[in-house]
Amino acid sequence: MARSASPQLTEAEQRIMDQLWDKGEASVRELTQALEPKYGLAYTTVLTTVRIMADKGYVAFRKQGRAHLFRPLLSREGAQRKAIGTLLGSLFGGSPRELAQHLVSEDQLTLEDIEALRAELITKQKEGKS
Amino acid sequence: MARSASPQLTEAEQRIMDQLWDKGEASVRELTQALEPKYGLAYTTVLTTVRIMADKGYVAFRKQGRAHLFRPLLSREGAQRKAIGTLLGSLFGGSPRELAQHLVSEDQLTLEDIEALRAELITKQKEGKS
DNA sequence: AGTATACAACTAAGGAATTCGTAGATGGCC
DNA sequence: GGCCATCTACGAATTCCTTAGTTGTATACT
Repeated sequence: MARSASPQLTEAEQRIMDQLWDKGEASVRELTQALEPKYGLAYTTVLTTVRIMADKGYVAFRKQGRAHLFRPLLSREGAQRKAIGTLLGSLFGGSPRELAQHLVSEDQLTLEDIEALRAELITKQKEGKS
Repeated sequence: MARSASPQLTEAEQRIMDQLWDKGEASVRELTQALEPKYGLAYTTVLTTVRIMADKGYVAFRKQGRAHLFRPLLSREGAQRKAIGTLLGSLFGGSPRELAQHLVSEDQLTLEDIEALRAELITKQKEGKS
């Protein structure tokens, strides 16, 4: 049997989408140059990937001169929610608290960060009650 | 050209490893039963995957009766670090604070959670100074 | 003992995903 | 028009994922 088609963004697709979320719109050339230092992908690799994404309806494009300019059709926020859900489910027992715990014990959050979060949450709760 | 072999855990491998980290040691049957409700994988799928992982040196096994008991050779902490790094890099601009921010705005952390983190961090800083 | 049942590992196969070379199309410039 | 750079289109090669089918072996039953 074969693997079933991925219901969400694959790894290669995610890389492309990250760039499109940043730039809003980009050509294959621009995408390749942006991804090159980190991943070292060939131009045609990026082209193929983004074309597949267009087939899947993840991105749209318009012509400009000879090139196509691609833009995302999925929101970054939705992808963030989905990615965190996956991470939580697989590595942190579904507990957001455990994830935050991990960030603290790895020194990735400062005291200021946490106090800012605390203040924000308190504000939010007051709004909810009013 | 062909794709290159993955330098880290693939998705299927990650699922297996999650279970091994939880259980410490498990047979293919146990792994399959644990993964079935969430992923609905066949016994042979799990078997093949875990065998490949043994070839790659990610897991080791010992015989018990007819079955093999597998155990992880990679640490969960290292994998967590790597996974968070990837998530941060791709979706949160490398900022742990942005990730925590997201957890708060999605109502995934309670005020109690944050205050506990705050207390812990303060304790940690005092220890650091002494 | 001989057969059936259950369950374990192993094999093989095929589609999805990823990568990139090669070829063909096209716009700009002289 | 003709040349060059750059783009898209196509397809081959390889890994990843999944599972059906096969084989082997221990236990149960007669």
